[in-house]
Amino acid sequence: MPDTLTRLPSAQPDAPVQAAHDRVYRGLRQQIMHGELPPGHALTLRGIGKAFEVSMTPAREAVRRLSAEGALTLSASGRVTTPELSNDRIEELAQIRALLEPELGSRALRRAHLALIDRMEAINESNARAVNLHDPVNYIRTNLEFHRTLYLRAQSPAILGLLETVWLQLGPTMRVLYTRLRRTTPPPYHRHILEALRAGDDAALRLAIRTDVTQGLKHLQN
Amino acid sequence: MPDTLTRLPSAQPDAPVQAAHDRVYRGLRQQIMHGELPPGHALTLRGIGKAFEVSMTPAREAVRRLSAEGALTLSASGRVTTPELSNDRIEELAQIRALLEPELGSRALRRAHLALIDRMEAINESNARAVNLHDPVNYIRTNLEFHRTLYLRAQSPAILGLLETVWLQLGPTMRVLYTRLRRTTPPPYHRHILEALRAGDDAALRLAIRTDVTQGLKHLQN
DNA sequence: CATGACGCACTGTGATCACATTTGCCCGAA
DNA sequence: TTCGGGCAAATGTGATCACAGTGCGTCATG
Repeated sequence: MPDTLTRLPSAQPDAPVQAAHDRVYRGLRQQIMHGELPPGHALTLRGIGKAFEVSMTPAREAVRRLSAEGALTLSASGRVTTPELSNDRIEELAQIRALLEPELGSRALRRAHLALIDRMEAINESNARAVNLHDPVNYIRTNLEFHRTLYLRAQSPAILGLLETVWLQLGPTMRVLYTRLRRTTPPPYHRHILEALRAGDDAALRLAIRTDVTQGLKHLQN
Repeated sequence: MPDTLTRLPSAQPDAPVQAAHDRVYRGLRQQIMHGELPPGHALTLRGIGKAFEVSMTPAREAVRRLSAEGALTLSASGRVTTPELSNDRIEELAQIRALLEPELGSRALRRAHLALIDRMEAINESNARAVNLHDPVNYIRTNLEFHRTLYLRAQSPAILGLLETVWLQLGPTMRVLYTRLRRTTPPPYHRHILEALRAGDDAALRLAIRTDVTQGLKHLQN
């Protein structure tokens, strides 16, 4: 049992005292979504437990939760790996993104204001830096942050939640994708998205988002 | 530890020897999706364990998995209940259905054959019987089966998987909905769906599905 | 050199237990 | 009657353990 100090309310008053399994869940989730792990990477409950300094029990619960979201694959014998997606599955997930994200963008458009667009602009610059440094993890992270910043304005938590599970499933695959291709320019359609936002043009925004989403994953022909 | 007999391969050769936590998961999942539990219904790990004749451990894993799918709600202190959805959340989930289901229907249309339509027709009759008997559980079950039978033909497992988690979240809410309203006629748009399928009319099918999905949940004004 | 069988280390599963927290209820006071 | 305090039962959490199945490396054999 860890020190009782870890059970005391944290310094930040609104931060709930997170349970061990939740801490493990969040840690693993971030690693997967940001593409820190390649597809097919094997994990063990004891290894996860050691990494987060907990026993197998919270590790197991975090794994169970993540596999329910499709972020991890369980073999028939219970072995845990990051998912290796077939081409069909990748295409299907891209189609889901192409279905949900324009809808979220459109909903956000009505509530968008200048400060939001400025923030997205700044994130996009971080994204461009990550491209120059050939840093896949930061590339994926800032790319998702760009999209999420917009979608948060849609005030549609259920749709966004669903979308995040799709992102999760694609995390390891995106890693190999962005590691493989050595671009030096940021995603071109981010500019289109920003322009459509400024213009308040719904149709253009939907098209730009759909293209951005589809484009990125099209390069992946196994 | 249960009898070792339960570990032996089952009589059906292709039925995998399901782990205890998986059996619990499937049992609870069905209860929730079919509307056997009202919203806000409280569950306990020890109670679940006793009901399925297992210890707390598999019960906890099943609950963790279901709550990751939105089928159960965990309070801050870890208490487990079926979700009580706000009106906003219900509308949002209905909009997701209205987004995904016409797409699945359209994909299935290209592969649909007469035997499929006949099967759907038969399910629809079971559905009508459930309406007459004012049997919410069988109503929900046959209604979902009607839709799923069609969507399975879409050959889009990722989208269908996502959609099923939406159905799961709506299960308890649908129970109160269908218990409250005392109709004697089956959902009228099922006929439209079948007609559009027979005619091979994509636009009509999309509209019929969207209307069927939206209609059902519109009656729910808290 | 290739191949297959053996065995051991490793891994997930489920039961059990101690513990801290929460919940619900009862009783007494205003 | 209503509100509040306190206690006991109930509940989730996490650690630990025994066990069975898996998988991989090794070694012997062809």
